[in-house]
Parts: sequence; C-alpha cells; structure tokens
Amino acid sequence: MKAHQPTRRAARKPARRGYEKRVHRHEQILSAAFEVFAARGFEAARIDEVAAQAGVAKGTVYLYFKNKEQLFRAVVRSLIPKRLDLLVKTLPGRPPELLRGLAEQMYTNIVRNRKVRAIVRMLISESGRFPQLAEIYHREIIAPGMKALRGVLADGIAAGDFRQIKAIDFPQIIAAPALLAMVWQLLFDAKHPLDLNAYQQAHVELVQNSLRKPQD
Amino acid sequence: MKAHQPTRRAARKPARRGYEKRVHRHEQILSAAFEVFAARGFEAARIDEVAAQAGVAKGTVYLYFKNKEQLFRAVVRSLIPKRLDLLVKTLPGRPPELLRGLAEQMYTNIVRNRKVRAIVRMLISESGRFPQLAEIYHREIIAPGMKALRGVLADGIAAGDFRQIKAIDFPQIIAAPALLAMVWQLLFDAKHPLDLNAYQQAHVELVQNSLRKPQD
Amino acid sequence: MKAHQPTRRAARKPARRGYEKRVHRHEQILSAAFEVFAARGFEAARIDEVAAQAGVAKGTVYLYFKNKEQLFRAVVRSLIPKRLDLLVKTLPGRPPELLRGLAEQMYTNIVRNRKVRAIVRMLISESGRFPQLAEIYHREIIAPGMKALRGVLADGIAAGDFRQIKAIDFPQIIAAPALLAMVWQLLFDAKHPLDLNAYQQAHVELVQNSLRKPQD
Amino acid sequence: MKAHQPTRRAARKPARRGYEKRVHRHEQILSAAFEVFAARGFEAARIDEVAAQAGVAKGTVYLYFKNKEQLFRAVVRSLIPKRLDLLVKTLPGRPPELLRGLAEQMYTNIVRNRKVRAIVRMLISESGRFPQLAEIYHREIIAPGMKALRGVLADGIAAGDFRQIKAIDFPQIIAAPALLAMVWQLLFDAKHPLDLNAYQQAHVELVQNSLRKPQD
DNA sequence: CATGAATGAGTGTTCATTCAT
DNA sequence: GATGAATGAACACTCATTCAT
Repeated sequence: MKAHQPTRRAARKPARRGYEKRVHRHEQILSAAFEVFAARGFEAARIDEVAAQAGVAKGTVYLYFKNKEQLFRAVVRSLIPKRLDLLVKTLPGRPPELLRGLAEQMYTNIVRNRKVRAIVRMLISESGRFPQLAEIYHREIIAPGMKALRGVLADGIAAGDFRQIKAIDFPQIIAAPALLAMVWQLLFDAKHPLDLNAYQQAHVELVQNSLRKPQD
Repeated sequence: MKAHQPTRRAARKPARRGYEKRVHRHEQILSAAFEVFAARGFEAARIDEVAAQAGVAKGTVYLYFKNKEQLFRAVVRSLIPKRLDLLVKTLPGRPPELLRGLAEQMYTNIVRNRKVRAIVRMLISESGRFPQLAEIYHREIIAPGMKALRGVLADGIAAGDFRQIKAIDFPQIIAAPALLAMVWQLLFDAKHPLDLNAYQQAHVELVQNSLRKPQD
Repeated sequence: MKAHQPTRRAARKPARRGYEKRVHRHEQILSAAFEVFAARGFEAARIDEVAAQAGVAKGTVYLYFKNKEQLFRAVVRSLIPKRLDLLVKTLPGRPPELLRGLAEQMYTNIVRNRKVRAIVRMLISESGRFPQLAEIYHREIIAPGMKALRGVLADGIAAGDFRQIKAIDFPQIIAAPALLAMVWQLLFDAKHPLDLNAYQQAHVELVQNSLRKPQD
Repeated sequence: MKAHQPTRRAARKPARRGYEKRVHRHEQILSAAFEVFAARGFEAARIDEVAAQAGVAKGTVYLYFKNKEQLFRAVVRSLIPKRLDLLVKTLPGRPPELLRGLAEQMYTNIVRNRKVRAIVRMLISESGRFPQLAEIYHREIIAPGMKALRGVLADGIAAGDFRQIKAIDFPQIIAAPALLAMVWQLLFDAKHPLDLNAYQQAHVELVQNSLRKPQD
C-alpha cells in the first residue's frame, strides 16, 4: 500500500463526477450540438465547436456518438416533442374557442420559440441530405397536428359553428401564417421585425372570418 | 513548382468554341452552380461538382468567379427576378378578380417553380452565413410584393368589395399558404405530395371568405 | 463532408509518446522546416516535405503552427542566437589579440557553420517578401556585432595599438571577407572549394596590416 | 479579289509591326522576366506578371521560351556581361592608381547598380535549384575578375609598390567589402542606408593601408 | 505570330475521426 | 470513461502550360 500520497494530479475535478457529470454528458453534448447545427447547418458545424460548447474534449463526443451524422440524427430525434396530439384534447371549449386556444398555443410554444425556429431551419436546410428527417417530422409532428386541426374544424362544421370549407382537406392552410411568421423571423427579424401580437391577431381574425357562416 | 504538365488533353471540345461556348461559359457555370448550391447548400457544395456539371474544368470556374463565395453571390443575384411589382399593375379586373389573378400567378410562377423553391431553401439555409442575402430578397421581392398586395386589399376595402381586416397590415398572412406549399414540397413531396390544384382552390376560397363582407 | 475515414493506421509509433515525442514535436517540426526552407526558399518549400522530414503527418504541422508563413517566422526567430554581444566582452586580451580572437570565433562559429550560411541565404532570398526579417537580424545580430567590433577598434586606436582608419565608421568592412566566404561556400563550394584556413589567415593578415601604425 | 474592304478589325496595331515589335519581343520578355525573377525569385515569379510587364499575352511568352525554367536560364545568360576582363587592361596607371581605378569602377558599375544587386540576390537564392547558374557566373565573372585583380596585385608586388600579402591567393578578400555593400543594400537599405561614398573611401583606405610596405 | 481561355496537377489548409495515455 | 495530439483524406484555389482561333 502506498499511503495516501495525493499525487499532483489529484483533485482536478470536483469529487462526485460520477453523478453530476457522467449522467449528463450525453445531454450536454446533444444540446451543444443542437446549437451548433442550428446556427451553422450540418456541413458547416464543427465537432470542435460542439465539444467546446459542451465543455468536453473533442474525443469525448465520439464516446457518445459514432460520428457526426449520428450526432446530427440524435439531435434531430431529441427534438421531436412528445405527444403533441394530446395538446388538442386537453384544450377546453367548443371549436371556435378551441381554435383560438390552439392559435394561442401555437404562437406561444412554436412561433415564439427560438428552438422550434431553429428546427424549422434545420429541417429545410438538411432535408436534402437527410430525407428521413422530414419524414420523421411529418409522421411525428405534422400529421398529428394536421389531424388534430382537421378534427377541430370538422367538429365545428358538424356543430354548425363553421361553414363548409375546402381547407378541411388542407388544414395546413389555416396554420400557414404561423409558418410564415417563423420563416420571417429567421430571415428578416434583424432588419424588419414582426409585431407578433398584432400578427397573431390578424391571423386569428382572418381564420375566424373565413370560417364564419354566411348568415352570421 | 513541379512543372504542371497539363496532360496532353485530347482536344475534347467541339469545333466552334467561339460562339457556342465562350459566350455562354459564364451562364453555364452560374446555372450549374445554382443547381449545386440549391441541392447541397453553400458549405457542402463542391466546386468540382459545379465544374463537372457545367462541363468545364475546375480552374475554369475561377476564370469567371473570384471564389466560392463570389460565385454564390453571383448565383443569388442572378436569381432576383426583375420588376415583380409590374405584375400587379398589369393584371386586369377589380380587386376580387385581381386577387384571384394574383393567386393564379403566384401558384403558377412561384409555388410550382422548382427554381423558386430552391431559392427559398437557399435563403433559409444560408441567411445565417449571408445575412445580406435575406435583406436583398426582402427589398427586391418581399417588400414590393407585400406593397402590391396591400394595395389590392386597400383598393378592395375602399371600393366596398372587402371587409376591413387587420391583415391589411400583414398582407403576408394572405400569401402564407403559398409559402407553406413551397416548403411542403421541399420537405414532403416525395412521400406526401400535395394536390396543388385543390390546395390553391382551398387557399383562394379561404381568402375570399375571410374578405367577404358580413352582409354578403 | 465525405466521412474522413482515417485509414486505420497501424499504430506506427513507439510506445512512450508522452516523453520522447510530445515534448519535441515543436522542435522537430521547426528543425525540419529550417532544413526545407533553407534548401528551397519559402515559396518552393512544401509543407508535405517539412512534415515528412519531421516524421509527422501534414496536418500535425498545423497543430503547432498556424500556417506556412508563421512556421517560417518561427524558424527565423528560432535562429536568432542569444546574447551575441557578450562574446566580445568575454574574450581576453588587448585589442590586437582580441581582434584575432574575434576572427577565430567568427570563422569557427559563423563562417564554418552550415546553419548560419543557410540563414544568410534565407535572409537574402526572402528579405523581399519578409522585410522585417532583415530588420530583426540587423537589430539582433548586425548592429550589436558592429558595435562590438567598433568598440574594439576604438579601444585599439585610443591605446595606440591601431592607426586611425575611416573604417571605424564602417566596421562591417573589416568583417566583409567573412561574409564573402559564406557566400562563396553557398555558391561555389561544390566546384571551387575554399581553403578556409588559409583564407582566414589572409583575412586576418590583411586587417592587421591595415591597422598597423605607419611607424610600426 | 475582294477589293479593299478594310474589315472591322483592321488597324488594330500600328503598321510596321514586323520591325518595331517582332524584333524586340524576345528582349522585352527577357527584360520583364528579369525584373520579376529578381523581385520574387524563381518559384514565386508568375508568368502572368512577366507577360503583363512585357506587354504581351501570356501565351506569347511560350512562343519565345519553352517553359519557365528556360526563361529563367535565358534571363541568367542575358545578364552575363561581356568581356569583363578587358576592363582592367584598359585602365591606365601603375598598380596603386590602377587599384583605385578598379575600385571606382567596381562601385560605380557594380555596387551601385540595381541590376547587379538583383543578380547577386538571384544567384544566392537560386543556386540551390540551379547549380550551374553559380558555375556559369564563376567562370564568366568571378574567375576573370579575380585573375585580373591578382594580376594587379602581383604587378604591384613585383614592382615594389605593394608588400607581400597572403591575400594574393585570395583576391576576393580585397573585393569583399563591395559584396558586403551590395548585400547590405539588399537587406537593410530601407532602414539603414549606407553612405556609399564614405564606405568606398573607407574600403579603399583599408586596402591601401594593408598593401603599403612597412617602411612607407 | 499572337492571343487568352481552358486545363488540371499540385499546394496550403481544414477537420472528422482515431487511439495511446 | 476522458482526453487531445495525431492523422490524412478532401477541398478551395493557383498557375504553368496548351491550343483553337
């Protein structure tokens, strides 16, 4: 036995690394990678930068992810929100109020969310290189979202709250201004910022007007 | 130095270079570059590939463009359409028909145009790296387009054709479904193609309904 | 990106890298770079060759030096000898013997030194491209050397050992044959080698004769 | 016969090209090449720049010279002065005056001559790549020059004008300060210019003193 | 002869990936 | 597990050389 002799290299890290650090390395890297991929795109993203931002050494990234592509895919997967569809079901009210509630949710959680905008950008940028990416998002987000929205519309029509509209087959048309707002922020916010409150109201008004029955 | 022996290339070009080729090199390369940049993004684009697609040697690209970035900028500039704003003025009819005409134009020339979609993708992908890019497009395309659209709406409201709407301040809301259609095609067309005809009709119907005065 | 598969290199390095290698990489590269720059000049030098000569991969050079120019500058800096001026002070004797001692030192350490000759060649070759190079050497080597030499001459004149000579203002004249010998070796040694011993004696004799007072 | 019809491209050049231009192209290019090689060195010299400086198209250079190396060799050859050895024979006077006359010639025609300095730089820079270069200059310039100088010294010694000196075997020692002056100008002139008149006097004085017989 | 557009091998530099420690 | 030095394939860009006009 060599006695206690704390060699020079001792105490280079806070004691309980096992817990505080090890557990979170994966997410640290993932989160750093998201920032870097979102800011630069897949090709221009540098593993160096991911590592630096995650506070780990470059090699460490490769302990958790096989390579850059797998890291990217992991980032993408980590961004898929869980159980989006539940959202609608938990909102209260009849279709008109429900719709307004949905809009509120959409603007608060999606349009105004920097991360979501970054995801949108990544999706559009990298869907050429990673076609499954779009497919995943379609399956997990877009399709459920559209289904929910269509449900609300159908309910409203059935209940006599809304008029018959062709957009029942294309519910994305109704949500389109939200996408535009996100893209606008991505492209023009620095020089031509959007008054999101007024924009949201105008959007909601437009949708309400278009759904209102003629005799109203 | 190593004596760049340019491997005795066996006269691989058709006779009359003077006309057919020389005149068009610039555009050949520009066009090839557009394809490559659109497909891959700036960073992932390879000059080799641009050259191959243009049918020239790599070095030739550099005879016409100082470097990759200037090539990219040239591509972007070449894509700015001229005199978009004239479009509206030349369309006939009163506001309601005018609006439908505009929609028709928009879907035919923009939404269904593969190049335009590619531009949209490039804009969104590269506006982080090239912020002026977005600015240019805003100035040349978006602002004039919105101004024209607002004009039509204002005219229609003044003439009693349309109801008052908040979207007069955000005409992009009215065009938003067209953007969504483009993005949709970029992302999902392979697996979930859009019936653009029906989509366009639903879009137009929605806008018309939303603009129709209550007593109609 | 193309998945930089770093060809499974078969552990081509000896075990204890920590000591033997890591410590010396910087100097290995610097020394290899000196050889290559000296042999070829800045422009013709190939980083590949530097790396090969240093026994490292090309990329490794860039771990230690930002780019070719900085590598070159580092080489140049590494070649500036320390405390040249002390030399004179530590030599014994009165001016005449001192002068002979200086000559001995100059021929042994400078004229006969392959590295110094290489530096002279680099200086002359690259001072067009790197003007500060000459300036540095003037400040660090030439000026101190001339000051020391002038001091010896002045002492000798004051002590009545030497005659008054105009060359007191141009001590480089007295050392000039040493420069010529170096240049001669650079240019003609292969075909017309210089008998440096005899040359040195002739040089010293010339200087002594020229300094000897008339009545001697 | 097609009548006179001076096509559009007529008179693009002054009439008698055959004489004024064609005859001199070779020298124009040679002279431009000298400037560029002297300023940049062989490797860094650009054929483009040579052509531009010669006022011809790049391809034209290759009509007159097979390649860059041959152009360089031609430049070097063109710089070898003719019949240097005659110089000495034509100078008047007995050895002491002759020597001063030689010095005067040397400083006027060689040390103060920008082209000669450039040649010296090229020689030193490129003798590694083109060893024959040094050999040629040795044969054509250095050896004859040394022979002439040795002749003067020998004459002077035989005539009792000069003392016996070992430098009779190394006449370059006597001329060395001139080389140093040239190198000095190449390296330091911008920041530390040399008073060439005073320098020359100091040089001559030194040589005279060293040759003066003891009893003088 | 003269031109200069075109070529493509070669070079500096980057960066994903590996692996000895 | 964690590190970061080392690797080398790949890419942007250059420039000597060619050749159709």
